Amino acid sequence: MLDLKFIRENPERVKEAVNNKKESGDVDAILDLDKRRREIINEVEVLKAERNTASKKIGELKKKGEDAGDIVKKMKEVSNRISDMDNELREVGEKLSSALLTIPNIPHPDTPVGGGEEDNMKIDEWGEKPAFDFKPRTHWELGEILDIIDLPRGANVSGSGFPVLKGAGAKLQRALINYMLDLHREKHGYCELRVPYLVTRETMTGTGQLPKLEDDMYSTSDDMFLIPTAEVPVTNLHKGEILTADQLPIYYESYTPCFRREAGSHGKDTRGLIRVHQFDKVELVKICHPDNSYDELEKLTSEAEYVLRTLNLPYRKAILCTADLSFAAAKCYDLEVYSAGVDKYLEVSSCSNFEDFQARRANIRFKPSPDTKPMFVHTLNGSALALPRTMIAIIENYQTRDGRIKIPEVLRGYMNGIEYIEA
RNA sequence: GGAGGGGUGGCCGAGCGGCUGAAGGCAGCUGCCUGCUAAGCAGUUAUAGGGUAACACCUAUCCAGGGUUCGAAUCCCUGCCCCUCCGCCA
Repeated sequence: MLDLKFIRENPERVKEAVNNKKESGDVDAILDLDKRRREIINEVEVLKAERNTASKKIGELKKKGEDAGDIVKKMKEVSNRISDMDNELREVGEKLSSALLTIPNIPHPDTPVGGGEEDNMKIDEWGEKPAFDFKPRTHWELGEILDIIDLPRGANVSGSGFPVLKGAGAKLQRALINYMLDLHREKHGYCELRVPYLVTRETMTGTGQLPKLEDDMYSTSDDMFLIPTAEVPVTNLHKGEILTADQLPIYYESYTPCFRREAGSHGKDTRGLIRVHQFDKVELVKICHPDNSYDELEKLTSEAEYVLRTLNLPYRKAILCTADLSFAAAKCYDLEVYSAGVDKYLEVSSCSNFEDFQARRANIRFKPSPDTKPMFVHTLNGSALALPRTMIAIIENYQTRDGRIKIPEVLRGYMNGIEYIEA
């Protein structure tokens, strides 16, 4: 959420952001509501002041045993008017708040203006694509041959988009999860969290998934939501808190399943594990001082890259353009891993700085020093990494001619030292 | 699921229709005092909105939302959260 004052003072910049992000928030409507709201406040507060002084007087009169009938009668009318105006004020206020929630964050100057994926700015490329002297198989072919991915039975239980990993496949994913969690905890200083997978509407609003993306979320009959990413429970952990400066920066990592309806993406990349309704992910979240959030973003991104590098998976890195940038983000790096079987780059991580946009929604503040006013923190997050696409890249890039999968060195300790997955 | 108890300022804790934005204590800040001691004395310290050149001033806030009343921290209703006991249960 943007600061209302900022919108009032910079309407053109906000409109530009709305357009560049291809959002539909109505800035003029907000300005009108804001103006109307302040008018009502001015009027009603005069009446309230009147009521307060009159009430005091009534109290005094009654104590002296004098008659206050006239003034009480008059105040009853004033009270009715106040109550009418309060109702209108509440209505206008609610409209204003919900309108405010539809205004996206303003992109950082580094973010290229663009209309789609093709305008993302590629800034780095790492690693060599594997060279095969045979035609590499896709992960769904290998998954079936080795009996480590069972898509039909997943569909049998839950419908398409709910894959089942089996045997060494399940083990490989767990090895990856443990590897990533250990790495970020030991090497990068993250505190590991296990968090709820069902959250409230308020929590979903705090990080910006709601109201915009409600159709993409799974919800329950009692208005809870299955998390689409650990970002939601983890960033909201300190919702409503005022932190002290020495608590910052906070680094959290959390492994969770993620649930996404993927509404509107039918038929797009739907084979195998590429795009599914439930997947696992290790997520990194940072809560930090506004002055160094962009340094933290660089660090965060490099920590995600480190996972790819130690797994020896080739990838490329891009800054998302305005149209691809998410609603709440100011700047975002995407990491895409190359996978030989599908011969594609697959997004495995988005590392974003939300500046104070989420902090304002979730009301997460800190005191720079004990006697200064609280101000909003900056929040960041990044996947490190999303599991299915990392699995895809390992299965496809590490395959052998005879249909085995070599285990990357760094994972062997998590795989009982085995060197190959084989039939 | 049943039966009770509770949610007040940075913290502890009073208040239970007007004199309470809120006693008292702790912590913090300011000054004074004291050649030692986590000592003593006085003052001061919430947040948000409106308003002002800046003050002043006004409004709201005692978990949240409704209601009663001229007037609510205080009475009534609903919800949320916490605690205790019983039941159930991985």
